[in-house]
Amino acid sequence: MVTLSEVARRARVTAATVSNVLRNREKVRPETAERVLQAIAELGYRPNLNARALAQGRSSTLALMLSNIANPFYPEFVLAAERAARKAGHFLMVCNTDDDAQIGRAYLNQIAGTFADGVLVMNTDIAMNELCISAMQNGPILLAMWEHPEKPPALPCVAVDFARAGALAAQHLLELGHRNIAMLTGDGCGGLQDARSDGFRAKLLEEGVDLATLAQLQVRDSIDSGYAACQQLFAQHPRVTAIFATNDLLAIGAIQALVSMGCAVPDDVSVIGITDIQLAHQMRPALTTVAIQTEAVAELSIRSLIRLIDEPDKQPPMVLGPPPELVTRMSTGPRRRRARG
Amino acid sequence: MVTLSEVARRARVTAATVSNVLRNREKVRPETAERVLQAIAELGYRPNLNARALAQGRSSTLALMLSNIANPFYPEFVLAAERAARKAGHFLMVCNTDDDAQIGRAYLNQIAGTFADGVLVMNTDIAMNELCISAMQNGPILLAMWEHPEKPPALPCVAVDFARAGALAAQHLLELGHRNIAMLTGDGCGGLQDARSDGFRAKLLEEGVDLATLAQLQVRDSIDSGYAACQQLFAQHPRVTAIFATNDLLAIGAIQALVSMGCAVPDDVSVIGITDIQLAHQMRPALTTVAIQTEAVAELSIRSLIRLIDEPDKQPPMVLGPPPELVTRMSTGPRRRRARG
DNA sequence: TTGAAAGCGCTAACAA
DNA sequence: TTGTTAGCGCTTTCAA
Repeated sequence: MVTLSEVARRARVTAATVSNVLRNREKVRPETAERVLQAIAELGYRPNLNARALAQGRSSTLALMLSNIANPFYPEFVLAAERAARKAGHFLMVCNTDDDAQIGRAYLNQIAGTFADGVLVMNTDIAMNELCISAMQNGPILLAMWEHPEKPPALPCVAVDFARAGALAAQHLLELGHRNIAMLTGDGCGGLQDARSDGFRAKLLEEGVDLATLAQLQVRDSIDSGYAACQQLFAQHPRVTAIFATNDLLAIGAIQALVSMGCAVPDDVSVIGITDIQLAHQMRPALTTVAIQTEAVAELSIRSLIRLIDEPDKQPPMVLGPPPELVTRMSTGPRRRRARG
Repeated sequence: MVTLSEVARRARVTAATVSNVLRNREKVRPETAERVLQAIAELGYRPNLNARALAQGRSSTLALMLSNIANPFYPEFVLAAERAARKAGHFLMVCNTDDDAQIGRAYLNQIAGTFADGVLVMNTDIAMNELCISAMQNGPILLAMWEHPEKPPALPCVAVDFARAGALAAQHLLELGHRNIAMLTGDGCGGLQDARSDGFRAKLLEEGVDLATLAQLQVRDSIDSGYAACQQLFAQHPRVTAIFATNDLLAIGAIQALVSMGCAVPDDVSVIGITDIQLAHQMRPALTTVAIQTEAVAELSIRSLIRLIDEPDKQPPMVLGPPPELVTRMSTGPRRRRARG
């Protein structure tokens, strides 16, 4: 392995000068720099990032903790986060906790403030939240996708107004004339997505809908469980004309179930989700949903984390992401008399 | 930050002893170890992984390079790879190259043999392949999901017999009586998936099918382009009764297109893919596909990479993953007289 | 079984 | 503008 001092020797300078060339080029005379650069090229020198990290006390690595990357929402977030990190000169380490607090704790313990200059934690449940708070002393931690802007957590966070997302979904269904509505609330990979369902319920109430008529189900966060929940739902509440799911996976699962049961979407039943994952527009019928601008939030989160690392004073405790927006596609339509039994 | 020597001082031993306690516990007397452990607990000591990495010359970090994590195949691989890495005491750094050789080169240059003890590279095209070969001198690199077991690359790899996957798909369609077949070949995130299509073609030939009747299209690797390609296909070849796609995304896109065009799947047209991503069984109709055991291959790849790092002599240049298997679901059925124009 | 000491490769004062 | 020097926190011979 070629080291800094070998480069220095070859360029007939000292290690300090090489180091200077490698970062602030100002302090070194152009001819010297040239010589150093050439030596670097000739020797094929590559800096040892571990040594640099140790000397600098920072590793240029950010960690992203998430519960399960197989949930299609995460890859989209990761993609944007990795780009943002890369552009800012950081690496991104993905830490998958498998929904296991033990693993989350281990990761947090090992990397916060050591391997990673900062940690971005997504969709925390209460246990995870506690862990993060106690891990804050080790290094900067930021919560991404915090769902309750009205009650900031005890850690820095990037929040998204998910209650508003729920309200937008409610408004859309109401405007289409639906009154027999069912709601599927996902577990959000650890933390119940209740900001979304609360927002939805509040809007219904505001518009004078009797919440007693609202069929409610709590389910795991996946297409499969959306499918199962929808079947169960219609066995119990056959007169439902619209389904609100707190995320797109559930909504997609519901649509699949409806199709299997011979229900037309949206003619018999409308379905709306939240998030606007890729799949939402790739399905047929394409899913109506409330977009939360995953990319923008990911970028904002990375930028905020970096600021938290570099200038902690300048980073506000809570940053609010862009507002959710309704994306109308083909899975919702006006209420019609149901043709089936 | 609490350091090793602070722990040592508190336990009234030297740093070397603490270090010994932290790894090979044999060499130290139980009572001493006990004192050290207590000091660690009292001080809340956490080892500095950068320092350890520098001293040991290894970072316990593995890097996974892939072209675009938003492709649903990758998260499934990442999930399994991360688990395997974690269980083996390694971290996993995800490097997304955005299909950009520049970014790939930069990553390889920066991390191979430095930040990462080893690098797993997926789905390389030729450019990437060259890069990897020249980066091998920096540190262990292993190609995952090599598609051509019959021609091993110039690097260590874990291969999967994708030609066989194509052949299995062909056999299935032939057994169902299909003769008017179309083939959608994906670009595989950089490297054309031609092992799959070659295997498919070879099987057809073997069974005496005239390849001239095989409509062939090359497309980008996504649901959207599968959709578009399928529409285009039927405009030109309306008599096709079965579609083979070299991966599930294309197959899923094709099904969506068929549904939109009013074609029943599988009654009018059968569709088969390769991979068996999660989505394949979550769709309606559920997709018939050839499973390549992503999880097992990911695990095998991580294990192989670790062996390549620890005992390079014991790691064979090419390891063959489990054989692909046909998974029959609802998107394929016997050929029937087509009812449409 | 424990301690002493050197060093991993780089950075960052400070001095020249 | 360049060199000297002293670490960063840990591991690892080697000696005691």
